[in-house]
Amino acid sequence: MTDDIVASVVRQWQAVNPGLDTGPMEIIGRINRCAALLQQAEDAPLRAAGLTRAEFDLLGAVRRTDRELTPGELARETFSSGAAVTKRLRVLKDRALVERRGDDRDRRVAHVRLTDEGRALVDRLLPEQLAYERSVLAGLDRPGRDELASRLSELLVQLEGRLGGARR
Amino acid sequence: MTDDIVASVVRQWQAVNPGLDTGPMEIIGRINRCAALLQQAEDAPLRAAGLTRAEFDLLGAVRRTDRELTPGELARETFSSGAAVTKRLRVLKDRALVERRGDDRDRRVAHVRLTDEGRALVDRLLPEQLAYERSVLAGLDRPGRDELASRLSELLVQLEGRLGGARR
DNA sequence: GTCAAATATTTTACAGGTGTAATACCTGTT
DNA sequence: AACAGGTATTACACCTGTAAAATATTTGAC
Repeated sequence: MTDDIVASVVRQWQAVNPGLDTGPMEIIGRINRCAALLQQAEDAPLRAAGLTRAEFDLLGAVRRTDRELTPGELARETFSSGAAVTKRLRVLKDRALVERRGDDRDRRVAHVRLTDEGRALVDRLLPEQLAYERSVLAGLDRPGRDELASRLSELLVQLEGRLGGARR
Repeated sequence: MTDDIVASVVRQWQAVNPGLDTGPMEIIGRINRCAALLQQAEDAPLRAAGLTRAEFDLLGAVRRTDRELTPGELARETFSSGAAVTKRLRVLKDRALVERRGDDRDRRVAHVRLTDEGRALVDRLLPEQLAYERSVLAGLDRPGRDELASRLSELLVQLEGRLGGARR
């Protein structure tokens, strides 16, 4: 059993402040660290396609819901601010990956859908992304992966209940 | 067993693209989502102290190693760019939380240490942070937490081996 | 019914943080 | 002395969120 970075950080804290209950770091520190490493790595395939992770998330949200979404819905779906969505939509529209349509009844709202190219791009990129992720996870055996997924789900439910309910 | 957001996203993908192997999302999607929620939440206590998470990480790195660090070491330790560290140090120095000292032998390098106020701030904030984190994790029972920490450690070792070795 | 106020949706303006690349500076080597 | 390499900073461009503004709808009083 080899050490990860968090284990050594915890050791440092214990050496300097022996009374400290560093228990939470063992989970939360590792989650943050994993997320940071994954982000660096996963950005690579997307960068090859000239896309930000945030832009890909937006395209994916439209693709998977399989209907037009408003900018507001996209903001909620991708957990970003409305302003960020506006800017991303502009970029993606200039690249002809999404189209906009004004609502007929309520002229405040817009409806966003993928162009054929946008859809094709998502459908090409997502399997690449998942294949990469599978290769990363291959170091864990099947029951280990299931266990991890299940524990993370429990934690995520807690976090959503506490923080994620009525957001933004 | 209640559903989390990732489970519903996976369901959406399956409905739209039944052949897709969405397995990796169950782990990686959840890690990213947990990290995002934790970041939003953890920023709160720090914001009360007028600190960014990144600034707090920097202070913590100096505190836990218990010696002076150079800007380069701080960049490696906190996984950010040298430029970001430079700017943070300027801010923290203006707030009298860190001090700089030039190396005598090699005048390229600087040594950074905490001021008394900086050290006191970290020592006050970190227990608050950990207490908050403990309350979030309280929804999981003890063996569940241990299991989660252990699985995350395995994954982190994999990720570090693959990506984290010689970085930046 | 009509108009004003409240509400809703999106965009724009602005400020702040980050990374990449270029620059400045320093050391040690040949 | 020139040069190769290391360390830190600066310059620049980009992305993000908050807050204010623009536009449109709904509500409620009269």
